[in-house]
Amino acid sequence: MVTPGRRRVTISDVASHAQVSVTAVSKVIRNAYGVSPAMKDRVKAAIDELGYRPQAVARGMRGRTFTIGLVLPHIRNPFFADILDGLTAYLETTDYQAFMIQGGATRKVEQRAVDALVDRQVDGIIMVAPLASRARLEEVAKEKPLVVLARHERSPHYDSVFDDDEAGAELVVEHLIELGHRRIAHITHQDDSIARPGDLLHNIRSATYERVMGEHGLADEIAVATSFYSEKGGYDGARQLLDRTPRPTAIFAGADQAALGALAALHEACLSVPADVSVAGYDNTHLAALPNIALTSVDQDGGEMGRAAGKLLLERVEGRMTPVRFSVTPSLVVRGSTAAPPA
Amino acid sequence: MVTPGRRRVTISDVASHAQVSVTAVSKVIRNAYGVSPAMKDRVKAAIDELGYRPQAVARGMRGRTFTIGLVLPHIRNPFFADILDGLTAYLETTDYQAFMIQGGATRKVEQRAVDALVDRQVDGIIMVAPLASRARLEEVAKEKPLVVLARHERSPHYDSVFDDDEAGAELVVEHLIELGHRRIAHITHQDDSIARPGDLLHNIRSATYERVMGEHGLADEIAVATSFYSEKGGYDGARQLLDRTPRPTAIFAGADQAALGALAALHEACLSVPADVSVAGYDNTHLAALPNIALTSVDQDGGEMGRAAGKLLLERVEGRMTPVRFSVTPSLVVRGSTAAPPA
DNA sequence: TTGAAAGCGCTAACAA
DNA sequence: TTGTTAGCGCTTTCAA
Repeated sequence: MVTPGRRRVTISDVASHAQVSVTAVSKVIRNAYGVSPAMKDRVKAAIDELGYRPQAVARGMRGRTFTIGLVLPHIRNPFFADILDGLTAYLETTDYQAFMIQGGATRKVEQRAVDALVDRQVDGIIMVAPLASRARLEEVAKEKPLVVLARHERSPHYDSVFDDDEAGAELVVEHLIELGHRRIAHITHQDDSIARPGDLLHNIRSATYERVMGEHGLADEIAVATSFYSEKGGYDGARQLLDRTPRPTAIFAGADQAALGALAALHEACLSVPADVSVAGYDNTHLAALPNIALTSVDQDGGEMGRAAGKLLLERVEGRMTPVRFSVTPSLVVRGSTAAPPA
Repeated sequence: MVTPGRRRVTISDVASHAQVSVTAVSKVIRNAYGVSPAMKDRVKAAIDELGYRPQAVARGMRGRTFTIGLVLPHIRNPFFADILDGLTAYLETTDYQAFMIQGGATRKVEQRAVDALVDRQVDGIIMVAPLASRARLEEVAKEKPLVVLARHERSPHYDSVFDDDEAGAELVVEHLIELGHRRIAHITHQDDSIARPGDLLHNIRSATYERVMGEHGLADEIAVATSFYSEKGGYDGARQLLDRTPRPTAIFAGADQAALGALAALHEACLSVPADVSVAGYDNTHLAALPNIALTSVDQDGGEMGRAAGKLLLERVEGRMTPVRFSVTPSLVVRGSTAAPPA
């Protein structure tokens, strides 16, 4: 039970060292009104001399902890790293710190992660692609300022930051059709979410795929493998699709991670990309840009999304109650993995 | 169950609902001695009825926050995800929660991350491959229980969990030599750390590379590109190495991430792997196993390391003061990216 | 076995 | 402008 170490410098150490009241020190560290320049200098000097840093947890007992929680499904998708970097960069200009926690693959684990954050008194929460139902998210928003990334529903109580997944998926499918493909297959993601399908990005991407196929008279060619947005998921999904006769000439994987798995499956099946089969992904992760992968993909600015999420969340922490929706417009980055279908 | 009236349920709500003292409730939630079974049941019933969850932050004011901080350099390396998963799995059997924070690429950012954790009263800290000097880590260990991953020094005040990087690097270089390679090059990592070279894994890997080369009479063939353990770093490093005449016939990248970049550079230079150049990595991330990458790599059990780190840290939180070192033995996973050199 | 009461380090009413 | 004084929600003596 022994905690190693000396006693930490507290606000009253600073107060007595500067020969002022504890309140005065508190005001200075909060930049509150009602402190003379002289007192401010004096307190600041004492703070520096003693190396004082306020204990966020104690501050939280009355006010804020200056901590925000970021719930990511997992940390295996490099796209999430982009979001985190954007968020971190934004928070650097503030007094807030972000802590990350894995939301996992099930609603139960995700809920536990959120509870852990709430129990630790974070000032606000950012959830990336949550599985929770709308109702659950509203509950969370009742407890803490909340910003949700990568979901499409409109909520009165939390902010949304998302990519226009419909536009993005359209870009991919139209691109493949323009190249002359007809047998275009899709790999989508499955989860245990009970959210409405239209709220979840993978459902939007797959529904858009089906819509655009239909609009081009290709309804009969629709082929969807329901798997996971992961390397293994993409691999499994692609194998499933390649078993079809006739074989698809193009695969649109709903995420780069899955596209990587699809590329692996094609390689294993001795099919060359793009000569035999074209492949496209979504997210434009940095792996897509590697010359030996050269994956055509949809770019959505993750850094920008992270930054926006941070900004919106702090606005909420400061008291904004009206919901804001921030949407990023995707663009298609064409690389070597897509070309005209074999003759 | 959400409280009507939206104020969070506190320990005294539970106490009055169960008609017992606050102390009694506290004892029950801490599993402390001195509560009759009857009282325990009564309190537990009240807790369930009200949906009470103790506020970790308030507990921390006197005791523990049941929170541990994990400092990762970044979240772009899938190997870190393995560590996190192992840690999370272990903590699931306890009352503790891990929060992740990015340590970044410089000592300054890393220190800020550690301070953020300390200020938020975590019960202990796990640092993965930190840049900090030994002295700095000792300081951290003085403030909080500390476990350091992927560093090799022996400390009296914190625990270490690491892979035997010397053995691992040896496996790779010996493997390449056995295949008949002589011009084996290496890509290593550069950072702003002032830690002793022998404490940092990338220095051990590169020093071992040089030693083994020397032992086989290949000292003249030593070629090291100092870059970064990242895709871009591997790409740049490989390009640098390929400019040499004669060209190396094998590249040992100190990490899979860098190996991926090297593969990309080779592809771009129209060199085939392994026919023209063999490539090996380190970490055996799941990407290495994809058939189209098929990267020979050194496996170190990240999940096991994460689990061990969690266990050791909690032991320290419980009071252990003597240092423990936990070492994982690496093994070589040979795949298609390495073969005999061209004739 | 129980519970009253004193803090933990801060913030925020309210006085001076 | 300053300082005094209650708490925030818990844990921990220490009596009863």
